[in-house]
Amino acid sequence: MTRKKVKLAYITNDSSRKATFKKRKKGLMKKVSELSTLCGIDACAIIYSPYDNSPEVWPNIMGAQHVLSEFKRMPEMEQSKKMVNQESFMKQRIAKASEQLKKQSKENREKEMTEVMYQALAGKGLQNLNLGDLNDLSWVIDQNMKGIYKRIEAIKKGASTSSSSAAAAPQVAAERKPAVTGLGLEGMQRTQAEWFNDWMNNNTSEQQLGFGHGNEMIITNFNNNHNANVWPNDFFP
Amino acid sequence: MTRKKVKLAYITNDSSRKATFKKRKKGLMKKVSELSTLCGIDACAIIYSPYDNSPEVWPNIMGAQHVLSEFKRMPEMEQSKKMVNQESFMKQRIAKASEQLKKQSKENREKEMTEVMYQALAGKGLQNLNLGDLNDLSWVIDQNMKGIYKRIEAIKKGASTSSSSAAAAPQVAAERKPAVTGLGLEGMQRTQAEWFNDWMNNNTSEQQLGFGHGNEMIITNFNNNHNANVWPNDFFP
DNA sequence: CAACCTATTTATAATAT
DNA sequence: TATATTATAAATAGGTT
Repeated sequence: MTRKKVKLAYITNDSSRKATFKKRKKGLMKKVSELSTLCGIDACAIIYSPYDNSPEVWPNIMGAQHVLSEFKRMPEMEQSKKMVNQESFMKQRIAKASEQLKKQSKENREKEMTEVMYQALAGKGLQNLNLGDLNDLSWVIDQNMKGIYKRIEAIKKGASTSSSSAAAAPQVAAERKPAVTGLGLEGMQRTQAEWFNDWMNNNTSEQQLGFGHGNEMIITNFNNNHNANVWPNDFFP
Repeated sequence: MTRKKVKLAYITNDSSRKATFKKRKKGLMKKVSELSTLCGIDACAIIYSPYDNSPEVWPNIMGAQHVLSEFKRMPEMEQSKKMVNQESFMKQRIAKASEQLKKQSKENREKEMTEVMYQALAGKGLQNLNLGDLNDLSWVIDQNMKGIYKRIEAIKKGASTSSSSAAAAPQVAAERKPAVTGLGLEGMQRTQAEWFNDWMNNNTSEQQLGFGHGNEMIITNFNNNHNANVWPNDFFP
């Protein structure tokens, strides 16, 4: 940007890269400070550089901490307001998860009661079941009975089923799904935990993003006076 | 910075301030991106501006989230390494707090047992006390007895006390401190909560810092390759 | 290395469209 | 109000000390 129009690419020469970094870091700091004073922006800058052994902060430690604390403090509240796309995205995921969870629970309950039903058929008692269990059990039995009647009707009408006419009981037995252990929600819970994790950590894998060499920088200007609806992505031409 | 050497002060004219902000924001973004590519810095920039209704992010939402997550993720670990002064400061405060808590607890226990002692003297039973209580109670009684004997000795030696020679019992009664209700740790707990709050929020009051108009900006460049011991505070000349 | 040069490129304040 | 222009201030690449 002087003496020669620099090509915008990684500077391979270590010393010149370092020199450039130092100069530009200084320039950036100045720019931030100017923007802050000129436009009344409450700003801070922290630069952990690979070359300095102590971070540079602007305007000072306290100021930076204040600004950072504002950021850290607002998370689930203001931050999400500003990340509406993120928020709605997560809401979708949560809604979907809840639905899946509900569905899964219902399915598991059914399986559980099916298991109980078969145990009952095998002669085990029903003494340990409470009212809710019995209710659900009766529902499951009803469902199975309906299935059986249906098949009987089909057979009565002279069906082309390959099974014998007395196939009802065997059919049901074949239909028996493997019973779940516990409530079978482990998978669901893990998934939820993952999502929560993702959410809290904004967890995007380094591979995905091509990051990970350990030098990172944040510039943030927090402003509370608006509701952001989208995060555009097309700055400087 | 052109056509006229701008004076570095808040631009009062609203429209020109906005114009300046937009231009400079763009410039800053460009600078960040240049620094990032030229020096291989993993950077991001987020600007919630008062003028745009959606934040500007660089390089993109994912990238910014990644960098921010790095920051959010490291807190008590890496971050504290870089904030040694803060850490040691807080350690001091915590140590001090713990000591005070201990002292306060002991004092409260003593008051509690004193209360019990007076209740016992007033005729109430000691059935509800456990071994520990009884132990502490006996200690408190011993202490009081010691005090009484001391005063008796002083009187025996022909003292100049204004009270009569049989003043032992009344003296003790006068010495009785108001008993605490509960464990009397409320004050301590509140203080601890405050400190914890301070710690978590990096809570520095807005008045102290002269901040608070709601427009904030962060620039951070994270680097893991060093151990910072101090946070210097002297950038650009 | 750091600090200082300066030829240039960039950024941008004021202005025009 | 946003964008384009342009004169000028500021930033800085490549040297030099």
